[in-house]
Amino acid sequence: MQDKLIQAVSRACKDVFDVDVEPVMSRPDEQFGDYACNVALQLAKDLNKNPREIAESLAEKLKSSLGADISDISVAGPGFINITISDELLVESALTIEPYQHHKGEQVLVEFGDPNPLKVFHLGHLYTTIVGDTIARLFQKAGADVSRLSYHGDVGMHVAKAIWAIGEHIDWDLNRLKELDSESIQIKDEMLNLRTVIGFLYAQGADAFESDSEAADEIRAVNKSVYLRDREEVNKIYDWGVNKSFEYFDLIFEELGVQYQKRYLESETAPVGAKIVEENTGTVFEKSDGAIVYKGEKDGLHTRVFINSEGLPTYDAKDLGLATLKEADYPSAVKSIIITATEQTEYFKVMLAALNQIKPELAEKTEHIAHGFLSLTTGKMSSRTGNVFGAQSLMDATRAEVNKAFPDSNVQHDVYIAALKYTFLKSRIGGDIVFDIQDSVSIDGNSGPYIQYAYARAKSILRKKEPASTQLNNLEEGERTLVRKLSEYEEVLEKATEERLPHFICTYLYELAQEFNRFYEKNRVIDNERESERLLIVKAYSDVLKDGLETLGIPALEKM
RNA sequence: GCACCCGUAGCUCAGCGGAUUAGAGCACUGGUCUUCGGAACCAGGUGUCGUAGGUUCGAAUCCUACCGGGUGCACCA
Repeated sequence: MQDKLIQAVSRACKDVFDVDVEPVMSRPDEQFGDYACNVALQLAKDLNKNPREIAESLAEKLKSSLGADISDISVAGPGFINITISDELLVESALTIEPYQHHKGEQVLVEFGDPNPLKVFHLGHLYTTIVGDTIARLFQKAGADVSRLSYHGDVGMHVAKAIWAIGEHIDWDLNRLKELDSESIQIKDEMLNLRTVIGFLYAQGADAFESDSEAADEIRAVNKSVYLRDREEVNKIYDWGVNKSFEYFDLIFEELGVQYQKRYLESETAPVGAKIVEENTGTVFEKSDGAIVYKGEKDGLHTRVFINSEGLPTYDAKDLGLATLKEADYPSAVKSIIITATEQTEYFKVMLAALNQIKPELAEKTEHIAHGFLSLTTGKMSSRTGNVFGAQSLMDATRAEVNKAFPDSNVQHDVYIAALKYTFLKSRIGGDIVFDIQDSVSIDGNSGPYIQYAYARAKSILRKKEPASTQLNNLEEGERTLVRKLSEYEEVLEKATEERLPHFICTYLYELAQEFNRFYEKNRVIDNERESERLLIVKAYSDVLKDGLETLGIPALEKM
C-alpha cells in the first residue's frame, strides 16, 4: 500500500511540477489520516512556491489519480498531504500478511556469536547471538537465502592458558581427563557443571599468567606446542577442550534455537590472511618496526598491525583471510553482515579500509553491525565461579525466574526464551542496555511474555469461535483504529530489515497488543451482531502477533 | 591527546527533520468491572529532550563547541 502511494505522489510531482523526487510517506497521528507526506515542504524551496499551494495542487492531482482507493485527502499544517485510504484497501492490507520480499533470491551471510573455545561464553556473545540470529531471520523473511556463520579463535594465548590450567588440575595425567566429563566436577571448593568448568579453568590460567612468572613461562611453552602439536598431553587436552567447548556452545545455540550453516576457525583463516598481507606488502601494507602494518591515518583511522614482528598474523590479517574464505565458499553472496560488540567498531573500519584496497567488491558488500554493552540490575548472579560475566548465569537466573512465575512446565522453556530474547531485542541496537531479570519475565509492560500472553488470549477467543465469513465491511470507529494498526505490519518489517533494527518489531507488537486490549475492553466480539467481522479482526491480530514473534525467534504459545 | 558511541520523566526506554500539550512501561494514587483468559481498561503528572551557539519555514532529531559517561587507539582477540 505504502509503495503504491509513494509511486502516486512521485508521479503527481512529475506531472504537476516536472520534478523527480522520492517522497517519504509516514504514518501520522490517526486524527490526520492513514498516511502523511511532506514532499510539498521539501519542494517549496526548489520551486520557490508556498508549500501549502504545492500541497494543494498535488492533493488535487492525487484525488483523481488514486480515485476510489482513498476516502480522503487534505492539506494540513505547513503543507502536509494527509491521506486516508478507503476501508476496502485498509482491510485488504490488514487481513493478508504479504511479507516484505525485497531480498528474494539474494544470498546473504550473517556472522555472529563467535565464542572462543576454552573460554567463557559471556554476555556479549549472548547479545551478539540473539541480535545476529534475528537479523538473519529478517532477511530470511524478506526472501533471502541466508547462511549463518560463526568464527572462533581456536589457537592463541587464551587457549594455552586454559590448557595449562586443565593440565595442572589433572596433574598432566591424561587418564584423569575423563574426570572432567562428569556431570559435576569438584574443583577446589567449588562444584561446577560442564557448562561452567571451562570458563573457570580459563580464569585460573589467566590469573596464573598474571601472577606467577613460572606458570607464565609454561603457558607460553604450551602455546607454542599448540601450534606445533609436538607434545602429546597438550594435543590431547587441546582436542578434548576444543571439542568440549563446541559441545557446550552447541547446547547454548540449540537452547536459543540458532542453527549455524558453517563454522570458521582462526587456524584456517590465519595462513590465508598472512598470504594476502604478504602479497600486498609494499603497496597496501608497509613494514614498520619489524611488523607489517596498515596505516589507517590516510583514511582518518588508526594504524593497525597485520603481521607482528614475529611474523605471525594478527586478528586483522586473519579477518582478511576469513573474508576471502567466505567469498570462496559463497561466491554469489551479495551481502556479508558481521555482528559484534561496539568495541570492535574502529577496528572493523581499518580492516575494511585495507580490504577495500585489495578487494573493493568484497569490502563493499561487507557490513559491520555493532551492539552496545549489557549491564545487570540484579545482584543475584553467581560471582563465586569466575563466571560473573558468563551468559550461563544470566540464562539460569532468567529461567529460574520464569519457572517461579509460570508453574506450567509445558510453557516454561518457551516463556524463558521470550523473556531472554525480547529483553535484548526491544532496545535499539547500538546503545548499552540494562538487563533486569524481573522486568524481562514480568507480564506487565513491554516484555516477551506479555506479547506471548496477548497471542494466547487472542487464540482462546478463536478457539471459542472461528470467523464465519471473510467479509469485513463498514468498519466501525474502534475497529478501524485496530485494523489501521494491523495494516502497518509490513511496513514495520521493511523498516526493521533495511535499518537492521529489530526493536521496531518489538515496539510495534507491543503497541498493537495495547491497541487490541483497548478495543477488546470496549467491544464485545462473540455474541455481537458484528461477531463475524470482529472475529476476522481477532484472527488477523493473532496472525500478526505470531508472525512477529517468530520473526524475533520467539515461540508463539497457543495457551500459557 | 585523538577517534567513535551515548546523554529524553524517579527508573528502563521509544521518538532521530515536522503537526497548538515530547511519548510508553515500571513505580505511585484513584476509579471501572458479577471479566469473550482482569496478566484488562480509564483517569491523575513530573521533563531547561546534558549545556551553549548555528542551519532551517520548522530541531529532542542536522552542524559546531563544550560538559558528563562508555569504548577504541601497533604487534591480544
